[in-house]
Amino acid sequence: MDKEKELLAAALKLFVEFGFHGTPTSKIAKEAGVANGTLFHYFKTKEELIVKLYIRIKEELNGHMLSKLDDQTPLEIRMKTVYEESIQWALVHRDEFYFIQQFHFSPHLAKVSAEDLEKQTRMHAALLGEGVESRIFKALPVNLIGTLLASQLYGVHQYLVNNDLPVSKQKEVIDETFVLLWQMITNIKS
Amino acid sequence: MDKEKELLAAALKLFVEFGFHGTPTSKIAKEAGVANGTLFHYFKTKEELIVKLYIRIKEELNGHMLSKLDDQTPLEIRMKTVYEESIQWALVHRDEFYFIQQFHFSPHLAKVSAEDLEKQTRMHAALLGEGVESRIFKALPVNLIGTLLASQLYGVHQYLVNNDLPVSKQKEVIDETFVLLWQMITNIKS
DNA sequence: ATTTTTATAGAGTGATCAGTCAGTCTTATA
DNA sequence: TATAAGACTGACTGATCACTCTATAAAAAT
Repeated sequence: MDKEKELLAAALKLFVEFGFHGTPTSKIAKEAGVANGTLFHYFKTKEELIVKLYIRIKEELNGHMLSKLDDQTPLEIRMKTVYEESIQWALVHRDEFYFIQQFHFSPHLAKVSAEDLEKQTRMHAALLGEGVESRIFKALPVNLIGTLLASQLYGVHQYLVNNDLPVSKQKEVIDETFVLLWQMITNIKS
Repeated sequence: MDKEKELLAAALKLFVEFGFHGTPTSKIAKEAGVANGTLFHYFKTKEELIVKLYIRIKEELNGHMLSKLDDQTPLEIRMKTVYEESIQWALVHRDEFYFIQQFHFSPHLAKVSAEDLEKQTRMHAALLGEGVESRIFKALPVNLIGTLLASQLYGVHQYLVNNDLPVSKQKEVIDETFVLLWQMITNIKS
């Protein structure tokens, strides 16, 4: 087995349950089934482990999204895909998503390089830019539109986590709220 | 001077800068200008301090909102007041608001009693209930409407933090986005 | 076959930190 | 004024933790 992956998986599980400072490196090593020192063979410091875990998870999410997007489809479809697939991914990968949020409100965020951060928003920025340039979006600042999209996405995900509905109902909520969002940010009359 | 308040203020400042585990109780005491042991005279444990700080801040926010609400005004005005005043408060009390978010994604949240949590959503629940019963809102689950409101509120706040606009422009963004939100969740045609 | 490099182990270490304790100072009350 | 109660102090402690170090085993390179 790949000990590095074991360590990251163990860390994720423990961080979500006990928080960053609530999980000593010794517990991570134990949970991963390796010796204490082995952890420091793969990661120079605990912080490096945390940051790498974050980047790894973000890459997974990004890879997933890219695999679902098709440049040939119209903007609305691609936006819908991003919206729906993001929520679905977050529902399936609960620990990972919670970890991302935890990480975002921690001082560790500052340790992520600017490039790494930029890499993760590039796709969204491209989509939003397209919407603005093609005048499909309302005449609002592009960042504001991005914020509206992101926050509603987070919100609807939170709603689905708090109220466990059958999968079909979940899909309905996602579809309905996307229509609401689309009406809000575009000039299109339905 | 009130040492308990000094301690809470010092803790807030340090927590926001260094995170919960990044700030030892010794530093909090020093920053507050009191002896180490005094901290434990007022708070049995570090965790109690953190939780009390959270509740204190939430009470302040709630008190502020209540002072701005007038039962006589129509629902739309009251909702707008909640929306606008929440964002304004968060902009003025940056540290407090950041702390709330930090706290929300930490294991400490579990230590807040159910009553304390309920107390903080009562006002919002009442407003939302009124909107549903009066059929002003669309026929959507009340929690979903609440989520849509809350998430957009958070989002617009984040947008204003990331882009520093003159106050008049800020007000414009708040007004505009409230109209968008209101159109999204109500049946009213503008 | 021999050397070098890499992976793994786990006991050990120095620093840090939450929380204690024994005692002093301040204030209120009798 | 005497006494009690509460506020306050800061040195101290026991535990914990991130990280190191030495040693060994496995794998790769020569």
